Amino acid sequence: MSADLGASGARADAPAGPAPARRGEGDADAVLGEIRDAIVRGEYVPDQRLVEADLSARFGAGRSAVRTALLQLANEGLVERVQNRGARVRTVSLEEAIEISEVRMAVEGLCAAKAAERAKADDAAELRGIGARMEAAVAMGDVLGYSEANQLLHQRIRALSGQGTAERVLERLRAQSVRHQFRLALQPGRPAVSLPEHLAIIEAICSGDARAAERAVRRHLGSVIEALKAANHQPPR
Amino acid sequence: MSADLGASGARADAPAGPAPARRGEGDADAVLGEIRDAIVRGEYVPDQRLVEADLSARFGAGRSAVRTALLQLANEGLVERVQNRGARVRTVSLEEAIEISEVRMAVEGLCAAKAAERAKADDAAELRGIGARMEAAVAMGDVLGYSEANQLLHQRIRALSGQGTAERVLERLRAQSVRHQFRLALQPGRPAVSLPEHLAIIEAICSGDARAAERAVRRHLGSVIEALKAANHQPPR
DNA sequence: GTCAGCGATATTGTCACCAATCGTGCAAAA
DNA sequence: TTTTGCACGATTGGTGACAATATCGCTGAC
Repeated sequence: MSADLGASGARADAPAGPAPARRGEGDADAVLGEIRDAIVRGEYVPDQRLVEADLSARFGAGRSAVRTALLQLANEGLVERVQNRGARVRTVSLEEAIEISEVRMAVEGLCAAKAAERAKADDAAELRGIGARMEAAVAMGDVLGYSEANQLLHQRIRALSGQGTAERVLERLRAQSVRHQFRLALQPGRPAVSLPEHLAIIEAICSGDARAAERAVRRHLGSVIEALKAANHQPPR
Repeated sequence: MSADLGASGARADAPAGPAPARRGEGDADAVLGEIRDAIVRGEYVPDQRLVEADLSARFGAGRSAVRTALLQLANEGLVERVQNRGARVRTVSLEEAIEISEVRMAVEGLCAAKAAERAKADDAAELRGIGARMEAAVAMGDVLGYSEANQLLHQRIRALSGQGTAERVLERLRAQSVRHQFRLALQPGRPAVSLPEHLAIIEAICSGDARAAERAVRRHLGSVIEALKAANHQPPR
């Protein structure tokens, strides 16, 4: 039986060849960013094999560069490498997505509290601007725009916290769970639920109430976890 | 002016040559573990240069293996790499150590709560055993033994939580801050302060009270943060 | 018809070498 | 005496080739 599940057998040759740009040589970790983006963007589906030679040709970089990039990505938890069997896009299970959200709840709560303490007037204005964008997106049914604003909001809060360590941890977790996050955003009625939660977070931070900000973030991510669990009961796609 | 600060100029040749063991060849990421241990154990001091050729000779592995190991360690935050200038042991500042402790407070709180919910009778017995070990160590003034039991306790709680993601995050953070943790343990009177906090954590988990467990962990790590801040005022060594 | 054995192929892991880059020390000029 | 320029040594980054290893398909026996 040679029919393996998912895309296990698919090769990673140019899925959309946007001009290899004939990278002469040199840049090593530029490739890292490109491959990471391709994975996060969903250009490579979970469980897809990432063959070094293919990527090398796809990005016009030496196999050496691709190799180190895959090493990094494995360490970031985006790809899985097994000895002598190569790398493939790591699939994060729903259980793991829930775990990630739980950790995010704890750490983003911390960030929100710190952000509330440090937010200046113009920071508050920016956050409220993002909130307005989210409201508009929901009103227009612009799912993609809402998702973007969502990510931007969380990112700004992280940055505002001034907690570099938390920021790095969260950024790593976000990259891993981006697929589940996206699937969640596509669920009908989901934005209507999360919008008021987001607005509550913004208000708490803007009013400088650290405790309230942490609570609002925890409530929001708790709702995300519930939504993920609910999504388990109806078929993934 | 060729006198640079710290150990910046020191080379990384066999600081204590414990028989290179003449590794024939082959194993790549076994070297990773060895170098990581050496750094965590303090065999290489912060800011010390890690020259690929030296490590290669020291561990009897190819420069290739050492190279990938350094890549990994850089990603783990244990070493710092700059283009064309090599790797050196990363120094985590006191501010960063505090940041790490803050994140630990959030994530270990989560773990403790989950551990309280999942702990079985024999788990409780084990935790209480560790608690007894800590009490004995403090009574005997056995700083090293206390430190070991301390690490063991935190590790067991992480494992008990069944939260793999949190576990990985915490393990990475621990490796980074081990030096500060150790310096803290050496502070006179510190064990006497942290012992009751640890015992409170153990009791909360054993009694299955998730909220209390989380609170106890947060209180403990809050005290760690205070101690770190206090250590800032008196000379580092 | 199924399964074990086996050779061919694809892919990764490692090594030796070369090029590029940086730091350092010396020498010459101001 | 100080500063600037320059060359050398040390070290890393990258490439190509080769060895090691796993996968796949085929053949043949039970």
